[in-house]
Amino acid sequence: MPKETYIPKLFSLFRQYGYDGATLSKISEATGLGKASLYHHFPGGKDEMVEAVLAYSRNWFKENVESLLTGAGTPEERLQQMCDHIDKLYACGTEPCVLAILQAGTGRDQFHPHVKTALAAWIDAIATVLGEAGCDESLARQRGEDAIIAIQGALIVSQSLDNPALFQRVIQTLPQRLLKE
Amino acid sequence: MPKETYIPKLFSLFRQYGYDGATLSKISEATGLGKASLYHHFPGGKDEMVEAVLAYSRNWFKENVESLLTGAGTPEERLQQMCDHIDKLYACGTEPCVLAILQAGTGRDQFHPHVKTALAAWIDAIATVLGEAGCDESLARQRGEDAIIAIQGALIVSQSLDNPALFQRVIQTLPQRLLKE
DNA sequence: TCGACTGAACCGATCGTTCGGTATAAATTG
DNA sequence: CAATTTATACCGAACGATCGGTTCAGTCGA
Repeated sequence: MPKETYIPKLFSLFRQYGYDGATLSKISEATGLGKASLYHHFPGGKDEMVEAVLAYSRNWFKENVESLLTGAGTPEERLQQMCDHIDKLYACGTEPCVLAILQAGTGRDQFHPHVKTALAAWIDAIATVLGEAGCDESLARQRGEDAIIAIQGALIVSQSLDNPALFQRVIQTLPQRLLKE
Repeated sequence: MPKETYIPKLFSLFRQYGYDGATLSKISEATGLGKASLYHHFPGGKDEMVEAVLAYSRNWFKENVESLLTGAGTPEERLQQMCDHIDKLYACGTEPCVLAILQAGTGRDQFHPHVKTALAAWIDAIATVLGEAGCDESLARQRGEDAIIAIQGALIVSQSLDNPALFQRVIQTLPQRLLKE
């Protein structure tokens, strides 16, 4: 099987256990692949697996957020669609964000540039939509930041409290909160 | 030296590296204690060190947040004071939250109850103040949740973007945002 | 036959942990 | 008072297990 097959598995492993916690044994077990096979697909080892996961995330983001926010429909509709996809990405608030998780542990410094770029792109995309909706540029940027803050914060708090309803409330009210007056 | 001496060091290690990333070697080096000495102070090993850090955090929270929110002054003043202390705790947004970091990695399940209790207490404390300020009970609770969401989210995003100003903006506008209308 | 792929054994390093023991000072005893 | 026990703080050295990483002799389908 091509290596792309295993990337979703890797994605869910790294988002659940983080860089340090996702050991090669766990990866081997979860994928059903021996270590040698893992190194056949990812000669760079664990780091290359994370890179692949980050590339996968980047691609997901392009297809499910960027292209959508710059697509058709009113700004509110587009933001609403984004929230729907985000809700699925995070399994209704029950799954962590892989970007946030890679901020912790040993791989921190190593992957920080990727995380930074990804979040910045996300904020930019939202700010652009809010600009189209008539927002002042600096306010649009500020609200873009607030959106990501709310999403990331809601993920942490929802999972800490075992209360996905909290994430639901945040994500469902997000579009109107970003667009009001 | 008594073991209390080393707990702040442990605190900053675990908040920076997480459960898996904070290895005994790192801890040994940072505290200047041999591994064997660490086991003299914390016979339970790494887990006991984390427990000590969590107890330390719990105590810090009681002295710097709870007692303050239930103390003297207008609700706005009290919330403002809380934000000042929180700003120091997170080093102006440059240091992660140890509770959030312990949500990731191997120690996840183990320490989840502690994290849950801590965040719930924090939300309760804020909601109580907002109640005193005239807020409807369910709205107060909701805004208490929003406050923690904003703080935790701002921490992640600020650190991801290397932009502490973002955390500053959030924490400085938090009191009025919680109290408006 | 040939490239894609893999199971199994193995490597040195590091993990968390343990044990035997030393240094120092307070407490207890004769 | 001096002698001795107790308690605390500390550490070098090593433990078994597991870490990430590597090797290689094969198996397999095209």
